[in-house]
Amino acid sequence: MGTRERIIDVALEMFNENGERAVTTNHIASRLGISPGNLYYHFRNKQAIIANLFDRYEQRVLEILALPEGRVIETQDKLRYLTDVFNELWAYRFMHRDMEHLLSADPELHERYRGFFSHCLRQIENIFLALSGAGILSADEQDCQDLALNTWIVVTSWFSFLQCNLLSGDESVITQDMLQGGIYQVFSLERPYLTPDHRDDVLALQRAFIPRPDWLKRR
Amino acid sequence: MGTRERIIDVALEMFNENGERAVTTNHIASRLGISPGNLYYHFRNKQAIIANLFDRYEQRVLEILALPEGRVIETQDKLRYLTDVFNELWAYRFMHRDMEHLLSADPELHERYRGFFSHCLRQIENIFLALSGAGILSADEQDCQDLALNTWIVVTSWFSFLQCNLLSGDESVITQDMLQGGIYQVFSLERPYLTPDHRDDVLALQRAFIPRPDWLKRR
DNA sequence: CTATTATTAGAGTTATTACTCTAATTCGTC
DNA sequence: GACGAATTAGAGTAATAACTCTAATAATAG
Repeated sequence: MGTRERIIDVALEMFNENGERAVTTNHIASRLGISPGNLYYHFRNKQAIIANLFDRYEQRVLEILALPEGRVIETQDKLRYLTDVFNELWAYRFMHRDMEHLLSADPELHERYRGFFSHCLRQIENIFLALSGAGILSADEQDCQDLALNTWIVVTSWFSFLQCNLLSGDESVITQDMLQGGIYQVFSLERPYLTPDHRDDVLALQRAFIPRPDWLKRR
Repeated sequence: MGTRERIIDVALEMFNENGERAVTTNHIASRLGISPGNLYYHFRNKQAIIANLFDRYEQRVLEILALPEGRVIETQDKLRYLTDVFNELWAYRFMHRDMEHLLSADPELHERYRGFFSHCLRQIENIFLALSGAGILSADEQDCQDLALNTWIVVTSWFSFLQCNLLSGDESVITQDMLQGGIYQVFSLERPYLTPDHRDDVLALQRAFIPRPDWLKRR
């Protein structure tokens, strides 16, 4: 694997561990065992590394959110969307954590991010509309629009939420359980809209993601 | 007003404008027209200023969230909760914006924040339970618990969401409209749970907060 | 008026960080 | 194996930030 790719990978790893703010280019070079000069040979600056990570993230998420082609949407599809998106979000969790600063430091990235958000929001809305069309949900256009935005907010905030509210400084480990809690939480947004025909079906699905009480219910 | 209070006020103002990361103690002292030494006479360090701001924020929010005493909860109460909380959140908007870093830099604050969150979550849950008890919502215990957490996430993420997704770098002005959009969004969480008796009533309320299309629908 | 304490100024220190520059080394190709 | 291009090392720089220290000034009490 080339030096350029290794820089991106290690940067991602370190950003996720400690946040972009706390990880310097020197740290990245040091962990790689290369010189800072070498790093700057491959990237004009720190932002360029971040922009590159954003590229990969954006591409993956847009792939995941595509509607199934040539067939009607099913209950299982929604679950796939959520697990895939959450896994991707986890892999790039530093991004939404430090998003505001990243964007304020890089207007071009900001512009691109807004396009990404727009695209995702429309896509999420389409998914809800498709679920309604398939008779799984009973939600009108306004409902779907609101559901989409709420979904976006909960999904993109989930790891920050965990970090701030459920983890103490010492044992900062996010478990599979907590990730599943996010999926449960997003499911809960659409739960009241489920049609009687599919209600039990979807609730059974959601049940698998009920978070263990010990991490949500402490204190 | 004493120097100590003026430091807190100006720090809050500047943190909100540019984020905690971008505002140095020297900047604060400079805008106040005092020396850095003077600032450090009043506060041990930058964290102490932030902790102080958190105190004020926490106290105000807990006051706002108290249930009405000696009478049953009404539709209007929910509206008051939301407007008051959003105003407070706006006044301290730097806090949730930079929360992860603030907490990772100050374990004691982290511990206090987790207590604050717990308290708020219970309180929000109680509000939903009371609304159910009053026949305004038809939601069971699990619904209320999920509604409470979704509400917390949307509310505390709202200004970050606006900053990242709807504002370009130049015209970074958050208008009253956008603040109201947050209230609308939170209302949309409970909308499907409204009982037929109160549905029209609450929907009429919510209508006043429908965001103008121009800031949500761009692009 | 004086002694004590509270407040303030402001220069200075230490540490850090993003990034540069030059020289060396490796690599691919003929 | 020679030569130009790609890659790398590593010392160094300029800027910045949090914080300290000492001395000066104001406020207050007796």
